[in-house]
Amino acid sequence: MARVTIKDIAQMVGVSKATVSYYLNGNTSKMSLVTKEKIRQAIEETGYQPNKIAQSLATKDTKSIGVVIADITNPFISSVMKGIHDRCQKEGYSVLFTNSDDNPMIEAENIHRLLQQNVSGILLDPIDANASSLKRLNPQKTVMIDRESQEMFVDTVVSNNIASTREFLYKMKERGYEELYFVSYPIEGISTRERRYRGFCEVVGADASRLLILGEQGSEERILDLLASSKKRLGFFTMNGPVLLDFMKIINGTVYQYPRDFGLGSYEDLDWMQVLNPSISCIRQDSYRIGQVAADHLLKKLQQDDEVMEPQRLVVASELIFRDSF
Amino acid sequence: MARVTIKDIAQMVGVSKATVSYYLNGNTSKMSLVTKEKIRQAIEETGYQPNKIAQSLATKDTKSIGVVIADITNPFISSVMKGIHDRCQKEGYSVLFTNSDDNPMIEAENIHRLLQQNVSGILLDPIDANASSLKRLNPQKTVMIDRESQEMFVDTVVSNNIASTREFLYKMKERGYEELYFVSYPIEGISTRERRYRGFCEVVGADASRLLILGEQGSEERILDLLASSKKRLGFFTMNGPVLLDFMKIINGTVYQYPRDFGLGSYEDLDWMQVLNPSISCIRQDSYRIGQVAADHLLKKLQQDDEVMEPQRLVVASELIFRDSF
DNA sequence: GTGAAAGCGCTAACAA
DNA sequence: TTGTTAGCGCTTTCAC
Repeated sequence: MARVTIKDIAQMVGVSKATVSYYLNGNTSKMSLVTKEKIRQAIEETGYQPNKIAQSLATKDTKSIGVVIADITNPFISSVMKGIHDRCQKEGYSVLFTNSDDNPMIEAENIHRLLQQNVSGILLDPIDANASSLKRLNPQKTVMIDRESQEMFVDTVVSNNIASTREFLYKMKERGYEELYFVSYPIEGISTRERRYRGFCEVVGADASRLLILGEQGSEERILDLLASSKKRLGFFTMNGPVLLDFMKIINGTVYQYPRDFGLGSYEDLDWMQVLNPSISCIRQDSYRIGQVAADHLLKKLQQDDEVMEPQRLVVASELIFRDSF
Repeated sequence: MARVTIKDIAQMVGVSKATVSYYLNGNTSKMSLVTKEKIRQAIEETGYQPNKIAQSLATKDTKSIGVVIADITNPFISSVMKGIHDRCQKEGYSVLFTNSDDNPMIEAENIHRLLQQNVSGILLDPIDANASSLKRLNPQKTVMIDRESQEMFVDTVVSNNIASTREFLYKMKERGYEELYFVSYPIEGISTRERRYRGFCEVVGADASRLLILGEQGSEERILDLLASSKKRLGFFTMNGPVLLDFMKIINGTVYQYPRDFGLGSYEDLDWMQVLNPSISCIRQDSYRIGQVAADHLLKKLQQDDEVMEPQRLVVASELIFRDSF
């Protein structure tokens, strides 16, 4: 019981494969109603399904897009993927998913494989947006997500990191938090972190002592010191959800409480932030939208035949959410 | 600058396509060293990459597996996907990812599309494992994840829901919580929920009054009542992370605190549970492992040529984690 | 040891 | 309005 092919349909109806192919592709304008109907019937009877692989080979287009995720474990990314999938689904594209596990070697391999699969385009959430290897990607067929490179070489979809952080910190300052700190993982080379920090500096100033890098020698002690000895009203802004989690682990062992002893805010809004007690004020990225916009933009680019354009930056606005943490 | 094909290589070397194809597929036993070397060189020079699509068409095997996720937004699933990807990657299979958004229609469409793409196999995290439409899937080529159907018709990888819940509740009871409640979303037809509840009943008894369904009429009041009026030591077990989150929202507005006024435990271990204060004791599913095992099993099945076997249940053990919530 | 050639299932230019 | 035909890039049987 081999699968039925276009040839079978053609024979059943008594026409050539070409005619059936035309029918399949809606190229049906000058086709007699009778043959049309006969073909329709034959297809229905047999439950015929065109073979996508064969189609791809003939058209040289796989109608698939490859997604390269830096770390699928990052809670931020699941909504992004949802957005991507929804958009692709709607346009009849399938999505090839790939996880780099925060390892540049794996990332490179993933990209390579996707290319070999002849994906129509690539959506890239890069580990290092500045990595030179990425410059080899065809900018006509790729869109970057979340992290952007120094000099943009490909369209990129990002949150408005600077502005939203600035506005948020402005609010904190307004509420009387005079001594504000930016808590983060190492910043250098990662645009999201750099830009959020930049937004912070625009309000607080570029005083390096206000930057706390978790994981660095003595950072934990530093935080505890601050809590113990600072004379002014203290506030902390964590660069994303995981940083907030780590920060909480440090605080939890102590007597210090927010918002009593210090103010707290974070980039990213994760489910649990409104359940922490007190709940966390934060900046909510529209990650679903980011995925959607990126996919949408990529698909549009793939349609238009190679008009080369300047790399674009597409910005998706984040929302400030004020709860009880400062 | 068209891509170089096998034909080009053949011409460069001065052999036929067949010979090059043999070389490519390691079918190189009776091939002269010279031609081998010449081919190797030509490939290296040109950077030739075989076209996967053409290969697939010829071999009728796409070396891809389709993944159908009930709801990609569920935090549980991202590690599963990581496990799947790691395993597939290693075997040279690509992963076609698909999100059903908890909508059976979308699920059906996703499956249909994947089949049309000629995926080698399907990994299914089903919305309703008992849905009759799923019975049409070829059990030789599919493995189910997380949720299992009443009468198993396809290999399924699950956590040891009953046993781990039983052990966990046993511990709660041991600690003096005499009045225990199972907090959940609607249970019926969803094996994970049913089985966790079964484990609960094995310790607590099948008293329906001990079952609290969030979202149902009056469930919230019921919980608050219990807290206000119960004379015995009260304990709650939430069926998964999202339920715990909802439960916390109910509690947070009140004066009641755990573990002072009631004990608390949950299925699933999510990052934030150890940061809640007090931290949450829970059952940690090895979701990475689940993904890995499922992918591994599927790939193995695909290798062995159609020996039909009884549907298997593969169980991945969960781990009990005791923290400060009871 | 290697090559010729058919074929995988479909598309699309061209002819009729 | 429909059919012929030559591919798409690769695999694989059979012959030499």
